[in-house]
Amino acid sequence: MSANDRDLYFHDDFTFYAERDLSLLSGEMPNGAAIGTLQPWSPIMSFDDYLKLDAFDPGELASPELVADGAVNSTNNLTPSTGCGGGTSPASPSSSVPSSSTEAAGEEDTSRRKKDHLKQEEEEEIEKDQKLQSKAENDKSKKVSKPKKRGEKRRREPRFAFMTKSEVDHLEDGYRWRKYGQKAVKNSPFPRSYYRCTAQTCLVKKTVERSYQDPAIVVTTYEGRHAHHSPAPARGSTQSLASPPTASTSFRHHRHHHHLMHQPNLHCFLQSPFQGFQLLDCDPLQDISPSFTQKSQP
DNA sequence: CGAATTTGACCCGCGC
DNA sequence: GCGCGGGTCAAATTCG
Repeated sequence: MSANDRDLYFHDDFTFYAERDLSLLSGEMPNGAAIGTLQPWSPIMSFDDYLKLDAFDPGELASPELVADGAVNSTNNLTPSTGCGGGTSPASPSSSVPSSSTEAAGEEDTSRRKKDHLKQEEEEEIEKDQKLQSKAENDKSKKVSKPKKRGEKRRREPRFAFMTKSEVDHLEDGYRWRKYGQKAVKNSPFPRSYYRCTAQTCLVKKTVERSYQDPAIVVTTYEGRHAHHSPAPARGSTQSLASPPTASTSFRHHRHHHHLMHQPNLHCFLQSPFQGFQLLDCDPLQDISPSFTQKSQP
């Protein structure tokens, strides 16, 4: 990946990256990235706010319709969410999948099994394929059989990644997460952990990994948006929080800085050890809805 | 004992 | 078409 595809900015204690391709995060840190100058910024919302609600939807930001019709405009008119369970963020604008519905995108992945089950009932036309598959499955003696409709492409929620200088891998963000996988990352000695929000209807996922170039940095990538305003009920576990966090209480880890990036539209969340997250309007891509990018004038 | 985590295997998309 | 790597599943294990 070339430096043209991402930008690196410095502002005091912060460093954040504008990523057009999150695949970069697979262990590669932009040490050779183009360096620019960050414009002065002002606090707009906390990162917790983003995580919890509604107020900020990358998909919506990326939606030309919304921008065009003024559905989202001006400073405090933040578009309410329909929740990640049902009306999740629209498919990524980069997706070329002609689409059906945003709901379909929301269901995707985590409810794949359910969908597949339904499809099994609905799509008799693929029975032949299933027979063929079952034959292959028998050969492998596999545990899971998930016939999937051919031609159905996997779509992803818009994703946000941010880097955090932290001693702990799993940053507490006010939500409860269940780890459902861990994978070794190519070119990195550190594994990537996969988490899902434990709230029943919430399909938000996140991955956590350390930068192999700077082990002190934890790269967290969020996918989807929480459908609930408050953290899932705690079960007295170490990960849970009894009450919604505030910017000052969440991410209450040892020394850390946060650097957030996402694609393809660029908004940046930063957090210093002394301040809450800040939402920035990062100009480089210039495709951001003005609604969420209120930027204080210098 | 139930929930959460670990871990190996499988599925899928993508690049060559 | 094949191989690689990312992402997910689910049985086994650990933990509270």
